[in-house]
Amino acid sequence: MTAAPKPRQTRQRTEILSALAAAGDFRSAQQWHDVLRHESSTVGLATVYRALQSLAESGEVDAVVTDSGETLYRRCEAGEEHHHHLRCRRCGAAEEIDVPDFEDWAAKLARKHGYSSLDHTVEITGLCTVCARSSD
Amino acid sequence: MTAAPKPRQTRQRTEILSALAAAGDFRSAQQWHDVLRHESSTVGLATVYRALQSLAESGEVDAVVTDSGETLYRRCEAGEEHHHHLRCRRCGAAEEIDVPDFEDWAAKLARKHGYSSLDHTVEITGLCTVCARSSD
DNA sequence: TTGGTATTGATAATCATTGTCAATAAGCAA
DNA sequence: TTGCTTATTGACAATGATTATCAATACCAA
Ligand SMILES: [Zn+2]
Ligand SMILES: [Zn+2]
Ligand SMILES: [Zn+2]
Ligand SMILES: [Zn+2]
Repeated sequence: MTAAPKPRQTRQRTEILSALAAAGDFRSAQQWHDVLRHESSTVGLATVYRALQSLAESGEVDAVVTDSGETLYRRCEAGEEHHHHLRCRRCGAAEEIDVPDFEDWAAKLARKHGYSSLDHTVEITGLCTVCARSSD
Repeated sequence: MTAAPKPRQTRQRTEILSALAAAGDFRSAQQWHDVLRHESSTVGLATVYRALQSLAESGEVDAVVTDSGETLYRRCEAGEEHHHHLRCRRCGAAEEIDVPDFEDWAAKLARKHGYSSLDHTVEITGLCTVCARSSD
């Protein structure tokens, strides 16, 4: 129940949000930083890391962890509602997907095993049409 | 279709497999290395990393990536068959779970979106009975 | 406008994981 | 069993993403 410590509206945060809104794919903090730099922004890398992290916690952006441990972020259509992705592991493109009944099913199953404080990850990765074509 | 380059049966690999067989929970490479050291084994850390990695690729052990990017390994009951987990994020305990029809459903959905070379992650985490009790 | 404080950013520090490479030891043939 | 070829090992350096520092800056409530 910690009161929401609302972040200040700063130039940097605004720029970062804009970048996220402009491109809809999943990218790492470093990649977003590059994007901003190319748009002649002067945001620092550490700031990008902090902002994305904070935005992900508040649910304003989605974060996924790749198999190699990198964290990717993207601003989603679905807003702050919980949802899952079908994502291209090559280019970061992603579709929001609906996994019918999964939440309830998971909760029931976990309860049966005595687990509490649940959380879950359901991500499907593959190659999108474009990347599949250009990969051979 | 690359021919299977079978690994040599070495003392180190045997020791690592034994450790994995003895304890059934998810642990990081470093943790398994600690375990082995306490059992007066002399395996090197790099070797543990390499072995676990190779075992994971061949499907003999399961690997999951935590939110913080660490990779955890465990020897599973289900053998080399593909399956999913309900895992305690505190102690590494895990149950094998069956997610009915998920594979087929995912394949169908992805095809609909034009994605190929599919892969997926379905992991449920929580606190097991023991850890829930001792966490307040 | 102004003071208190959150945010910034350049940089150093962390830390899991991977690369290096000489020494060692499987596994195979004779 | 004895070599020989070559994969494997392990101590250590190197990488690379992320986090911590901390003085300078800029929100924003009063
Ligand atoms: Zn999304
Ligand atoms: Zn793609
Ligand atoms: Zn398993
Ligand atoms: Zn537990």
